[in-house]
Amino acid sequence: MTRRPASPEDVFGFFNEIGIVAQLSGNAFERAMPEGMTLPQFALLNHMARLGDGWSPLRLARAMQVTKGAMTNTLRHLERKAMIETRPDERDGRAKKVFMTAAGHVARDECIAALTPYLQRLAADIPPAEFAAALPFLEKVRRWLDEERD
Amino acid sequence: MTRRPASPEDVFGFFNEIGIVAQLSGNAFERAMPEGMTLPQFALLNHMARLGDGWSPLRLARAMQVTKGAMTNTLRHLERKAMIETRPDERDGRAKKVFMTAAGHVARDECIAALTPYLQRLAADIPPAEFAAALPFLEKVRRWLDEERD
DNA sequence: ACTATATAGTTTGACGTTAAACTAACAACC
DNA sequence: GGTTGTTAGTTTAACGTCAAACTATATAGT
Repeated sequence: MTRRPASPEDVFGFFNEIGIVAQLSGNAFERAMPEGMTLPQFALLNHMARLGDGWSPLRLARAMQVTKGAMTNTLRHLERKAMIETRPDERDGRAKKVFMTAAGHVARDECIAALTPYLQRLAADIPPAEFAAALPFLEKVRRWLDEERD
Repeated sequence: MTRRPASPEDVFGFFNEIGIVAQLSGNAFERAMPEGMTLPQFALLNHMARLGDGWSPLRLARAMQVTKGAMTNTLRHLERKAMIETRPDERDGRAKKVFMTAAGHVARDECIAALTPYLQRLAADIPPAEFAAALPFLEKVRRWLDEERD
């Protein structure tokens, strides 16, 4: 083990590894979920189920850290599958409000059920406490990236 | 602070955060790099510069954790920009070998130069040692995902 | 009121990714 | 040799992302 000082090299290596883990885990999750369900779609359903619906697309886009255009796209897919529905905002003629349908809740539950065995298999090999321990630093990095993004 | 035991919830939260960090950092890097250069393209140039060229597309795809089709796509873009070139493998009529051109080396150096100020700004706020410390766990997770992927 | 500016959503074009089908060439094996 | 199966690369269809241009509505400012 040759000890060497930490450098920007490590920073780059960190982001490289982050990218690979994101890619691999995203693929694994999508493969585990019901046919046709994608990660962004599930993330959105999950978000609405946990934090409540009736948000505007723009607010959802910010919450998901994604552009407005990307959100338009995701909403279109979910609406075509009748998992969400949108109603105009009476207060603001430009805006919409997004609501989860019963089918949306069902789909979300099915995704969670489909994901659970996989997560448990992972938890059996790597203790959840280790994931929890890694979270604060990731959040710190995310905040930095967020603020830097003008 | 309500203490609660670590659970699969944390695992999911971890991957969610990973995804967001990957997205934000990837965007930031692409914005910083020379016009037209993308992260996968740079990652490939960088890989060849560090570990040597002359690899086959398939081997590169495995190294980058990406499908063959994705690699075909990335190589096409780099080849159109004359940053790489391919030659047939005389030993194996099916295979190719990928080489970096002089233009490729220049482009890679320019990317690094363009990225450096950004990395340094980050390093000023979050010590590289912290990134280095976070790496081993990420690698552990990546290995698990890799093996699980049949 | 009127003009100027900001905000909400959609659309378009370029890239990236996967999975699956398809071609071409190698390798084994009887 | 002639099957049979594997491996290397490409192509296609479906999704996701971003940036930038474009509508339409709201909000200021004068």
